[in-house]
Order: sequence, then C-alpha cells, then structure tokens
Amino acid sequence: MEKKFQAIYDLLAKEIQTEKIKAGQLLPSENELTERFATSRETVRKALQLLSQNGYIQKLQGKGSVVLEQDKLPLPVSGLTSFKELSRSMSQKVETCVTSLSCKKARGFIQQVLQCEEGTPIWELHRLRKLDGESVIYDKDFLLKELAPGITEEIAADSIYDYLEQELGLSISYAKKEVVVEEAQAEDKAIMDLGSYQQLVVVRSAVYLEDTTLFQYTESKHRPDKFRFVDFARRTK
Amino acid sequence: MEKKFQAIYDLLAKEIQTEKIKAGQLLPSENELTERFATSRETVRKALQLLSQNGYIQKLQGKGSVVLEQDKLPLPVSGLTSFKELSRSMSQKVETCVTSLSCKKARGFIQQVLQCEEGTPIWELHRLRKLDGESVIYDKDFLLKELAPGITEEIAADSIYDYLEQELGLSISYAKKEVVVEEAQAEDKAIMDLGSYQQLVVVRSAVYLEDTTLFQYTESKHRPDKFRFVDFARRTK
DNA sequence: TTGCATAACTTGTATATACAAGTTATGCTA
DNA sequence: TAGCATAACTTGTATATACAAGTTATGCAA
Repeated sequence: MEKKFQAIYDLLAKEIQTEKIKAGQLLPSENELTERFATSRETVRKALQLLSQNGYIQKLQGKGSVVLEQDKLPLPVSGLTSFKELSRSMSQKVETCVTSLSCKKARGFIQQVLQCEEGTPIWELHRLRKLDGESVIYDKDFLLKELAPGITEEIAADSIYDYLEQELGLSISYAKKEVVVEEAQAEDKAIMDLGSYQQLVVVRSAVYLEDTTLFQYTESKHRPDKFRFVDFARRTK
Repeated sequence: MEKKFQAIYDLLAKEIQTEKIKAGQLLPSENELTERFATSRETVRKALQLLSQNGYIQKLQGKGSVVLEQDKLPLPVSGLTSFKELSRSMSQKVETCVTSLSCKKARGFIQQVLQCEEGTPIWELHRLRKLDGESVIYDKDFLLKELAPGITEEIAADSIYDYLEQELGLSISYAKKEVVVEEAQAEDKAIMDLGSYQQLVVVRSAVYLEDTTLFQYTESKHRPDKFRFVDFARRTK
C-alpha cells in the first residue's frame, strides 16, 4: 500500500505552496481532515507533524494549525539538493561542469573519512559550478565505487542522487555538515573566478545511506559573495 | 501528568551520551522497551522518533535501532543556544559583555522585520562575545519590550532564553536563519578585534514563540576564523 | 553439508478509543 | 449590560490491536 499519511502530507503541502491556503489561515481541524480523507485521526496527525517539521505549519493546542509564511526558497545548487543547503541568485543561469572524474584507491585522509580499507576503489569527482558564467563554487566529491559503480560524466553533471534512487534503489538518509571559512588555496585561485577574494566558505559534508554506511564525502568551496545558507530550526522538546 | 515519551527519550539519550550504550550497538527492541517502561509501544516509538530526529539513532526496519556516532559538539556560544548554531574553540575562555541596552521606538527596518506598529517600544541589545580575550563575535538583538519588559544587563549577560522560560513562562518554538558573508563596517572594525580581516560571517535570525509571534530579531557578526556551523540533517520522506 | 522454506523475531503503517488540556463561543445570572 | 460558568470546540497524550514488511535464525530435506 502506498503510505497514506505521506499522501495527505503531499496534498496539504501543495495547497500551502500554491497558496490555496494562505499564511495566517487555519488548516481544517484534525477531525475534519480525518473525515475528508476517510482515515483515522492518528494518520492525519502524522501528516501534520511532517508539515510542522518542515516549516509549513505551527500547531496550537486548543486552536488549530496555522499556516506559516512561505519564504520562497531559491533552488538548491550544491550536491546536497535534498537537504537545506542553498545558494543565492538562483534566478541567474546555473551551469555544472565536470572537470574531473577518476577512480582512485583509498588512502590517507580520504580513506579515513570514508571509513574503508586502504586500497578500496573510490570515485573522485570534481565539479565547477557557474553562476551567470562566473565560476564561483568548486565541489570535490569522494564516493565508494562499490555502491555506485556506473557513474558517468553525464550522470555527475545531472544529479547523482537521482541516479542513486532511481537506478540503484539506494536512498540517502541523513548527513552531517560543517561550515567554516578558510584561506583560498593556489588550486582554488587557478580554477575559480575569485577576483580579489582571499577567503572561501567551505562546506564539508558526510552523506549516509539508510543502513548508516557512509556513502559520500563532499568538500564544497564557495566564493563568499555567492554563499548563502538558510535554515528553519524547530525546537525539540 | 508528566509526559511519558519525553521521560523515556531523556533516559535513553543520557544512556547514549554517557556511552552506556555505545555507537554501533542496537537499542533494546521496541517490545523490550515497552515492557521495561511499563507502557505501550506507540509511546516508546515516539521517544525513538525524537532520538532519530536528533541524530542519536538510526532505525532499521526488521533489524532494530542502531546508535550513531556521537561527535562531541562544542558548547553553543551564540544567542540561539537551543538550536544548532555552534561556535568553535569552546575549550577556550568565553566572555559576554553587554555594550549597550536601550529602549527605542520601532521604525524603519526594525519595525518592518519585527512586524509591529511604528513607535512600538523595543529593546535594542548589543553584546560583544570574547573568546580567549579576543572580541570576535558581535551580536545585535531587537526584541519586543511588551513581551519581555524586565530585561536587565545581568539577564542579558546570562541567557535571555532562560529568563523567558523560567520567569515569564514563554517558550521559543522555532527560528528562521540566514548565513552570509559581508564586508566589515567601520563600526565593526572599531568594536571587534578584526586584525586584517575585511569580511565577516553574518548570521541573521528571527525567533518565534509558540503562538507564531515574532519575538526577536538578531544579527550576529563573526570573525571568519572563529566561525563554525555544524548541522545534522535528516531526510524527510 | 548445503540449500531452502519457514518460523520468529524486528520495525512500519493504520485504526479505534479514551481522556487531558487549551481556546472560544454560548447563554444564563446578577 | 457585565460577568462568569459552561458547553463545544480544538490539539495533546496514552493505550490496544491488527497486519504489513524486512531481517535473521531455525530446522528440515535433499
């Protein structure tokens, strides 16, 4: 069976996105939704919980569920499209250029972060992202070849995650991320259009599959004026 | 009644933090936990869901709940202690210095972001954060005086959120945040120890209460070498 | 011994019920 | 009219049951 609460979530999320239900308004009550979708209240509540987690609504005990302001987020540009990292100026032209795709044997730092045996085959993928024709984001990805053997430049230029899910049936589950500012290296200056910028915003992330195996490690360097990160954080407990 | 699933969450989270249950191990099954806590399976599942959301465990259908690696996060330094923003070098000495606390009437930009009438009384709070004696973080907070009338310099130097929750019974619910890099202004250079740094990491955040009223707007400027942001993101759906 | 069906686990989804707790409108009482 | 108890909503928590779906160990059969 297709998951019912997911379907209800999708439907309500769409109604909020398309402003069929506007910010500030109340959703129909849980009992009304239960009747409308011919289901149980618990199932409705699971859908509402997802909406709350993702910033669509705020639940108010005794009152109802208020629709929150939807700040139209720009399209994601970095590799982690499924998550919250976003880059500015998405109204501009975006290009992805695969500058290198090679298979290496794991050792040293990369072996350590990918937690694999020395000599394990890994893909090393370099991608240059252009905004408005300027090369301002430089990504280096490292991923286990065993899990995604069929990577090609075409796939890399498109979306690795789509390939993962649709072709291999694998699914990203969670990621750990770190954002810092570092000095630009000689390599960065040679490859990117840095102008007079001497520092870069560096996003390092580890991406895990559902069985907790580390699938990918990414280092993404952004020219500071083109970096933007937005976050919606809900307090737990 | 005190919330049962919350209590179970707290207990299990503590056992993971103190490594009574180590990373890689499985938690007791839901049925075992149900028996151990003399409750229902649904209640246990709510506790496990919270653990999963906060990065403590990963649930595996058919197998169990694996405890994930706990990267010991440094203590939070910024105003949003309850959320995920963190700053580096917390092993060093941290000082907060209130440089200004004044009551103003809302107008212009601040009136706009706080979504209030022109002339509404607001607190404007400036705090300088020192790490190892260096002034490297500069926070400007704007908050509605009506909601927190009794702010003093002592409270501001400690934690405004503790005051909110413990004295006023108000509770932070969620926040929207933006991280960008901007040029340092003359004021920043005068107040902070910037050395040769010309750019700052700027974190702008809007903090909301449970009834969706905007309570606080904060602009936090970080010297780039002292900025660090870590994030655990789980894929929804 | 090897292979395979199966049983016995695990978590995932859906339903039903009951009561607690917070909010709002109703309508009676003074 | 003004004030207040109350009824009728809302969401929050807890429990019980049933079956689906994925994993692992058991044990029989060849």
